[in-house]
Amino acid sequence: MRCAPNPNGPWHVGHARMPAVIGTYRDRYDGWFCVRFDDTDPETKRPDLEAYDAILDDLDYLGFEPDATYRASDRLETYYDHARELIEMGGAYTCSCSGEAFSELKNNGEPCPHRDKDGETVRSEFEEMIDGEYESGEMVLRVKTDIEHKNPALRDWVAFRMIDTPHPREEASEYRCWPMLDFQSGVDDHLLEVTHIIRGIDLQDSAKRQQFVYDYFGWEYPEVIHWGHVQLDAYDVKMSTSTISELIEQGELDGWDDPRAPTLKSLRRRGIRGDAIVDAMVGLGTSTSDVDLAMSSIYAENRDLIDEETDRRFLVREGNQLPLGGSPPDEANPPLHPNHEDRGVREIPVGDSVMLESDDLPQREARIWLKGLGCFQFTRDTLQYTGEDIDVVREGDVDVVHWVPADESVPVRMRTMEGDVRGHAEPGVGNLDSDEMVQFERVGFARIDRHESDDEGGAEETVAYYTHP
RNA sequence: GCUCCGUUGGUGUAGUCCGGCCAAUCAUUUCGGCCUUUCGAGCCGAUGACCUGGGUUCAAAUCCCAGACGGAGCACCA
Repeated sequence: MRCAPNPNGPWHVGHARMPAVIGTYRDRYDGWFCVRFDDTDPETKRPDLEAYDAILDDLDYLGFEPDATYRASDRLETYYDHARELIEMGGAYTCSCSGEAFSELKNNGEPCPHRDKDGETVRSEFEEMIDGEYESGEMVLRVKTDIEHKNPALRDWVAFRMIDTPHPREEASEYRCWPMLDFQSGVDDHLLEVTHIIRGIDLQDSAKRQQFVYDYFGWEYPEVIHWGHVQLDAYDVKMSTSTISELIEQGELDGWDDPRAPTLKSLRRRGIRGDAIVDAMVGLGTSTSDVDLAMSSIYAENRDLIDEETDRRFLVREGNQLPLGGSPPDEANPPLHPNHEDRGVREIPVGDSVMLESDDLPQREARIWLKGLGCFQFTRDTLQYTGEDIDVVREGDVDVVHWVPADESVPVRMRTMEGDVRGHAEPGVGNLDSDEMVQFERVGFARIDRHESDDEGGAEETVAYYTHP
């Protein structure tokens, strides 16, 4: 099987579907898959030189290593050779009609005057194309199919055209005569011995077009499946490489890994495992209708993967400070993970006052249980320690909330899909390594990104990326 | 306009080829309950779907016809 990306930028989440499915099938059935960059349009689909590696990097994140990697722009001579062979068989002709003129004839099922050129002329004109002797638009090579075919999309399609703009890859920069996708991909799929093709419904006519070339060569066409488009819920940004790219350029997004961008780099930075994406994608199947992928299903897969190994911490968003009274313990020791006592406990100094989230502020005279610390009653603007035991929570009228000490907490900026959220985390969070995952209790999972200090070397701030609830 | 393709709960999916075992599977979501010092995990439960209309048949999600709705192609893009 093959994954044939157009190297025009890092991948968005939708791109993960192809490697997820073919990679999973390869592993399951002992198959083979390659990545083939179909980079045969240096102009309107101009390749981005950084995208080749960015895509391979995204693939690695998803957990797959291709069995081989090709670039169509390395294989021009191969395509020329096959075109020459096709011309010998009378299966192609050079044509200098303008696009509109040909389209008109084609839609009426009428051949253009170039269709019956003698082979010698076609041969030499094609060589002139290869030598770059025509300008863009002057001459194309068409595959001779059936000019009266009932589907106008299949009639005498273009196999090669001239492009004046040099290819950005130095190795390919001298070429001016470029194959169209249907020719290039059709030839490559056969030569690379691809047995199964999966592609989008936008290419549903491709197999039928390419079948004409396969018939000329006597090749057998691979099995082909067309699938619909994937949409993601939960994002404001359209899942389109060019849209995302523009937003980054305009400064609306920080980069390809901005948490608001529906890209693989973004999910990676948020601490979502590639496997979770793969599992969710494979679950979509390969139906021809368009599908909506719920981010919640990626989150559910990810939660399964990380919950057991992720330690718990406290984070209070936009905290409100309340003084403590009644001599509570000096230190709280909630477990790092409630299901794994052996991992030990956290050491949170309590101090004179704590911060709580606005939603958790108790009513006057109400009792509240600070998780890992104990029961308090809210009296005269102070949280008075009552020393009651956990039974008061079990009885049901005391809410359990998370908290942080007002004095020694760590400022945190948590980047989310809805923008940045500021808050304070328990002191231990300041010592976590970059890339570590945490579950902020009652808030959700997050990945620790880095610890920043401002230019004066003063205030520290921990930057975390919100993963999911 | 011409040509393809699709339509099962909020979302995804199984079943459709070879009609009966489908008063329709599984997952996720939502909502309850239990448990729990998390709104997590686990356990239990609930809500919720065969696009419409004809036809064939003892029997239709499944086969046939028509329609509606949706998607795609008709590029010197991929």
